Amino acid sequence: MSDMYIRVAEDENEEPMEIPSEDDGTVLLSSVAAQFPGACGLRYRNPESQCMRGVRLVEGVLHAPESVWGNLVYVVNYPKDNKRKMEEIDAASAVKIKRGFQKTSDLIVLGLPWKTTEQDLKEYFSTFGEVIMVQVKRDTATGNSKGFGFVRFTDYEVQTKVISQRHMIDGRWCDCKLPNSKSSPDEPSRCRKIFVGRCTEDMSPEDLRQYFMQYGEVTDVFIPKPFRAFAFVTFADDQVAQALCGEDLIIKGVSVHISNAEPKHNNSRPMMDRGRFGGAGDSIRALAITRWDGRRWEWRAAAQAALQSSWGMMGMLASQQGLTTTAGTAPTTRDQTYSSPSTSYSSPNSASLGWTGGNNAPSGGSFNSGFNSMESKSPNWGM
DNA sequence: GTTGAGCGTT
Repeated sequence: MSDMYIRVAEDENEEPMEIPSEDDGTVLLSSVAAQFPGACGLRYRNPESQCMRGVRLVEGVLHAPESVWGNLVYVVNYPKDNKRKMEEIDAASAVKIKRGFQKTSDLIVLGLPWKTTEQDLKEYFSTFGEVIMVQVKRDTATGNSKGFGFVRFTDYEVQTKVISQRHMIDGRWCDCKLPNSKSSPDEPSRCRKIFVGRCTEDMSPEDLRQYFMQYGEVTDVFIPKPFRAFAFVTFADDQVAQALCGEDLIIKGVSVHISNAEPKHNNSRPMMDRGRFGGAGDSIRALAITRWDGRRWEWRAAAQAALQSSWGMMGMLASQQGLTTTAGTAPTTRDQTYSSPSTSYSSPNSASLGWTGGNNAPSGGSFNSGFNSMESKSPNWGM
């Protein structure tokens, strides 16, 4: 174990940051991406030839050149065209910072062990930066933890970092997110999440992250357990997500279908007009109830009779909430209206956008972001 | 086997 850390910078002349290596001497791309969001690889200047050289990347694992990382400074690679985008984002946040500091918000911490206390939380999160609030939510009657809590930091940069990674707290993996009550500070309802249908069981969250990061920064991957043949991938940029909708992509040799993620049923009304997979079937989920079973939730269908038609459903929803369906009154409160963009984006030939057998660095410029116009009928996929 | 777990008695 000669090297615990390697030195990585965004630019050769910038101050490098130390990134931890694994026990076997490799470095995970995810470790790099945790500090340099959107990173898709590393390069370095070969001291002999003075040329830049790429670092071998196999399935998310970066391998040291000549099996030694040494004292070189490694430079972050970003997906093609992403760099300019990052600079634009930097410029945008510079404006915000100039206007005033970025405000932090409470973050929800999901998946806490039952035994974790507020003091434990504070100790853990203080390793990232100054903590100004922690809470563990408890059942008022029993005092038992509900398995989630909240944390708030002084610095926005710390908040960003904490959201960007998973957390091992008292022996369980936990996630920190902006809570649902915050519809994300700026840009409330941009749709940055895609639905990935026809997944196979051998597609891990890492596989999906590795695959999709060629299109843009991936902020979340969700695969239901047990296996259900679909997944959700969230991008930092809604235009990336929207551009992929309608595509059939090849991941690990399998054709998956990309479409818009519908809002979760507890957030708003599901779309009723989507044809094959829409209609009453979706509504059934809207009425299913969950039951706590140790650590898992059970789903159970409810009120069979009401499910025979969506109109019956609407009536039932309305009456549940003590509302009428009088003209001008929305059947649900604070509803967001979702249009149906599932067919709005044309489907160019995407056979070239395949899984590249491990090394995912967009070789040969596979993705030429033509995101400037959402109306664009055919973004430039081919080259 | 094509739509996600859990979201705050301030």
